[in-house]
Amino acid sequence: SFSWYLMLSAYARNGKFREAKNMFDAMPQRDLPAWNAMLAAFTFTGDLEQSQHFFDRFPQWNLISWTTILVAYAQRDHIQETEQIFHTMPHRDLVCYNAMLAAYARCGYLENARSLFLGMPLRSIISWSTVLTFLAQVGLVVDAINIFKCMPEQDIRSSTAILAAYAKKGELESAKRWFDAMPYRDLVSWTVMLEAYIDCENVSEARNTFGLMPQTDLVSWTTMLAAYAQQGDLDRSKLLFDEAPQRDVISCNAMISAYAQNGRLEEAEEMFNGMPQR
RNA sequence: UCGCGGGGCUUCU
Repeated sequence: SFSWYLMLSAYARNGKFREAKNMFDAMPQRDLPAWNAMLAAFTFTGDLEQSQHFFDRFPQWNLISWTTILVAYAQRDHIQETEQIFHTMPHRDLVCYNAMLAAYARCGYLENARSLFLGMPLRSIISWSTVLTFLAQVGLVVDAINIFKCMPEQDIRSSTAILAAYAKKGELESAKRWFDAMPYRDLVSWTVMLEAYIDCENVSEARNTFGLMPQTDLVSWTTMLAAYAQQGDLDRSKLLFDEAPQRDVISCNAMISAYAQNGRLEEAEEMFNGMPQR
């Protein structure tokens, strides 16, 4: 039998606002998960005002409703509202602590993040990873590695965050050593290694790595595309763009900016005008 | 059943 809810949450997860809204409006009855899924569709659009307005119309709220709206503010860097929500919501669980922690991290609030982390009643691997990633992203790789050694279990996302930090600092040797020592590598860690070579302007090693990757996706293709563009190798950029598994707004923007960077303004404009929307 | 952490263009860093 047909499930309204499954359709609604599928649309919401894929950012199909209009379709989600149609489902929501047509549902014979709406339970709290349905309201929450619809709220997620609102927040996905990035329109905080509409999201808040919708949130205010809820017949009731649960932790998930509160956390969804909290994350919406956090993702737009409205840290004050995020904090306010965090403190006014009736209960806080681990997910919501993690979301607040990530919000501080996004804004670079090291002290707030630290004291929240230390004061947390419970920590999950995500709490540890959030703090580790924060330290790694601000260049405190040694501290990040200390966290890595202390955490109860070490996962690939934390490991990749450290790899990314090495890449960002231009420490290619350390990056490669870390990469090779990882218990296993996934698409993201391979792509970060690719970035490491690119950041050191070692595009030929990046090309080798790209060829060695067990899987690739639109992100890794776009990474290579941008790398070639930076070298002024527009032909290879265009080739990757044309043969990429898919296209999205970011890969189109990357191609447009590839043309623009290299003074090929007519082609840039042509692509820009040919884009689906905006 | 629904909410949190790692990779690509652009802005910030």
